[in-house]
Amino acid sequence: MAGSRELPHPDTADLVLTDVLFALSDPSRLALVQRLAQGPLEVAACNQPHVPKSTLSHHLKTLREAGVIRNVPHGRQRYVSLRREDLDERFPGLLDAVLGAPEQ
Amino acid sequence: MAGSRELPHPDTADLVLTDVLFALSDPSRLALVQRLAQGPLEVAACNQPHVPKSTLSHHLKTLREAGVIRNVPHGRQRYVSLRREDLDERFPGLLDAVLGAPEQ
DNA sequence: GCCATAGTTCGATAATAGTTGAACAGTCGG
DNA sequence: CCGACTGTTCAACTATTATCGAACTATGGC
Repeated sequence: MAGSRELPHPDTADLVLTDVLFALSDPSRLALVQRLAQGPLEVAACNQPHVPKSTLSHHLKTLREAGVIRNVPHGRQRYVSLRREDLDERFPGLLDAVLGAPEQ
Repeated sequence: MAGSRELPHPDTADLVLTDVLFALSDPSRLALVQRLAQGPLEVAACNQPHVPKSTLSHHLKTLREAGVIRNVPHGRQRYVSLRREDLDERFPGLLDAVLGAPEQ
């Protein structure tokens, strides 16, 4: 039976600006968001070398609960994607500004 | 002798995106930035009721070190202002997106 | 059914951030 | 020069966040 692995995602209208800004304020989370701007990834592909999967999962949770990413089951794996349209609708221009910022 | 009360401010080119996002991710700091978008304020005018001045000063420090605000001596007081042009130069569109976001 | 795989959740600990009163440093008016 | 005034800094405490191993859950292949 499928569906029991669904995780909660906030509605677009409920996204809180400070929560989104906080989720993006961590360098490793921001780097992941920049990679996700290229397209969805499986969770395993989201990770950086030498980072335990529980740590990655924690960052994914922070991003998901802020409404920055979507995390959906896909067979034995999960797809992680940027909620680009939702963010643009709720906070127009924000994601473009963040993604367009110069490399540090 | 004047000038001994100058506080350090980062150069525009040195502003770090995650630091700016973090500074803006606190509701009370974000509210202050929104008020400063209307124009500069003295420190005392920045404060909310029942907040000790040491707490306010701490938030001002976070915003100043991230490069979001400028805090300059002015006689016995200080003027706090938004570094709007500097932020626009370094992170185009970011401040507009944050200031244009819907009220929570 | 059984096992390997993918990833979350739990629990403990470490690190960072927020809050506050008290002490301190300049500035201005007498 | 002295006191009142504005605001920062310090030090201690609390609270939130990050990190990570271990336990756990669902899935798909055999």
